[in-house]
Amino acid sequence: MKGTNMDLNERKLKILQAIVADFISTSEPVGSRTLSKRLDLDLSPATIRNEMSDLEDMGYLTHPHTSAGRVPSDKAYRLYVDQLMSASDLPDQNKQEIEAKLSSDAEELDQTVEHAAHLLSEMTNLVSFAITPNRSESKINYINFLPVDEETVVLMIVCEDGKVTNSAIKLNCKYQEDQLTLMSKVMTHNFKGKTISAVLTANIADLFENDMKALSEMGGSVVPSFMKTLEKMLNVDLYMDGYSNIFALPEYNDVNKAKDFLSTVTNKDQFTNVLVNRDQGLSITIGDENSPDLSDCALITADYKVNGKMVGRLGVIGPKRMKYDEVTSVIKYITENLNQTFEIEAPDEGEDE
Amino acid sequence: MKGTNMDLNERKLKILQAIVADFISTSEPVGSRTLSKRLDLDLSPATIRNEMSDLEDMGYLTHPHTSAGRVPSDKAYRLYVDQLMSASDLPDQNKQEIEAKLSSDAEELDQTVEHAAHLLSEMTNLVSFAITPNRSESKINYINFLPVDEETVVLMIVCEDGKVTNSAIKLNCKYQEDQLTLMSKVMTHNFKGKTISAVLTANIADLFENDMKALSEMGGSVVPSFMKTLEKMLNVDLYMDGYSNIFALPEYNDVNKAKDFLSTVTNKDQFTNVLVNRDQGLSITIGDENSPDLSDCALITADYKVNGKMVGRLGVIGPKRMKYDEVTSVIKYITENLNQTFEIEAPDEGEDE
DNA sequence: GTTAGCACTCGAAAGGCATGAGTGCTAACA
DNA sequence: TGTTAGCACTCATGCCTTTCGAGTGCTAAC
Repeated sequence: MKGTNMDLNERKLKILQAIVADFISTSEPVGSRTLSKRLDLDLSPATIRNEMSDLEDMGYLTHPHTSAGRVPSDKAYRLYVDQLMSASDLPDQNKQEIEAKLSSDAEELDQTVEHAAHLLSEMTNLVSFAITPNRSESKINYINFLPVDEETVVLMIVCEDGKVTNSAIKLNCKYQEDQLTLMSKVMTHNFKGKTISAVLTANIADLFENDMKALSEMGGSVVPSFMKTLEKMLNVDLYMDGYSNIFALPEYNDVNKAKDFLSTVTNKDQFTNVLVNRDQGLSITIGDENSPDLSDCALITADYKVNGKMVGRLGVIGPKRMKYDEVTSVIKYITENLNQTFEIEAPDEGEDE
Repeated sequence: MKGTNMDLNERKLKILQAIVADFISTSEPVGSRTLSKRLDLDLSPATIRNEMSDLEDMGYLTHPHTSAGRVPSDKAYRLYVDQLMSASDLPDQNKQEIEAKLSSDAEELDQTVEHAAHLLSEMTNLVSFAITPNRSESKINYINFLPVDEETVVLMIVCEDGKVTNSAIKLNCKYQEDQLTLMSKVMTHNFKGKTISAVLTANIADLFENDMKALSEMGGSVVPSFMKTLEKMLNVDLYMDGYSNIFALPEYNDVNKAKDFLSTVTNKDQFTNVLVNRDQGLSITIGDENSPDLSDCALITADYKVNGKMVGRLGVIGPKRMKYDEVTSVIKYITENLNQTFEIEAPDEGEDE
């Protein structure tokens, strides 16, 4: 911890740490007197004022106005998160709740992810979100065309990870069942084991001109639908929860602030984009490290894995003044649990029945 | 219009109508002087005061405080909606936009419904919602079990309306492909043409004890998953949009009001329940006609049909002071368009290619 | 280097006052 | 008998002033 910030001696770090911690829990600018009382260093308010003045010069603190206490800058939060905050331990009660609600493998992946987002907002009192894994590197297991009625078939694509996607395709022509069987076989043969992104860039039309010449007429209707369905498999779903939590925070007492925040955050496409483009692993971004419309916020995200490969992501967004330590530990515990729940083989396979 | 409210003569109706309309557009209590100027009846403020006093006695108006203007009561809104408001015509621009965005039958039902909700909130500046159709009366077309790996199969249920649902089932035992074929055949034979709700109440276990004795071992793993999948088909999805619109409304300038509103409305299960239990067709509920937690709001909903049978629902929620006429016409136009888009046979079937 | 002391700043809360939109009532009018 | 003018009264709103106190920065002494 020492040495990385040569400009800050131990005492300054301690003071800064206290200021950030205090501001995080009260949201009030913190003054020298308060600090002198709270701090275990035996320092008078005047001394602390001098130190604070230094810290302000260095860009760690700001001043809403002359006669107010100090408020941490983005730089201070960053330092706090990187070096000053102590890891917090999740209460057993929370752990149990997470385990209970996320381990039920009876449920679908989507639902479990939704639950995770819900838990996250409940435990942090912030706005939470979770996106389902990107499947671009999932491998295709088989492809099946099934008859529905005279002119309609269902295309069904099954991934190795068990994910099934289907869509109805309206053909421009009548078909025979054995044509479907042929098509299913050839396409499965060609694409089994390939990743979705690989297939998306392959030239499928060729198949109908070579291996399935007899079906080339059908190809015209099938190929675009097939591509569309693959693309659909790539879509990540976004779940969000806890919108109304922000109203408990003084920074959103101003209706306009609340409005701006909600507008930004409820724009699904845009927000998904923000999430997808973040760093992998545990990632904390504060204030100006985010895009301009989120420059008053901090985001914490982490990744979870499905079958040890596909990666989803979840996290929270809130004011920069957030309990980074607690939130981080909740997020970590949730992702760990998701990882377990989504492992390929259930670890308790060897049941005796 | 006359006669249904014997206690209210023509003049009172006209005054009430003007008060409601004025309050809806300004959100300010309306006073006698304003009204006298706006109204084409040549009446002095004093006369209008007398009439307003009568209307207050009859329960159509209230008084925030002595020296304020009058505000419509729930009863007044109800009368306004039922008898006083004039149908509003949707601007051509809106019509075109609706047609453009909802007619593209290239898209999935879910997506189209989501678009409808989006349009609705954009055009009304309120919070909008849409639920996908309830499929309990949809008929099953066929049931298919497909192999995935040694112990896992995919169950696929196809409805007559083209909806496909599937889920992976982990069996407790190994299986042969022809067992799956048999199971698919027998179950399709038994359930084809039956509605989902009918199948849900049928005793499926019997099948495995009679028609598919050889597979009765498998039945234990399959039946619960099968039922679960059917139930999954009954789930309606809820799409909401325009949350941040409420901040433009003076009634939600108070952060607590906004918070309460959002908490209620973002509770998906609870809110879906409210929607599902509303009257069919165009339904407008105002204030106390709603559940207590929505007693400050008005809801307008309408139904849309898929294949002329399955019924979905969409609408808006906002303050009682809403532009009932305009909102209604938007909703109507959208549902009409959805009905067309979701018709069984595309009307332009006879294309020459 | 630390601290006490002190003047100074500035936001927030509280009180007072004027303003004006509104009412209800009464008495006169058509 | 319905309509209206006139007038006293009410009450929310905005504005101004004052007070209060938490906070700072600076200086001088320890």
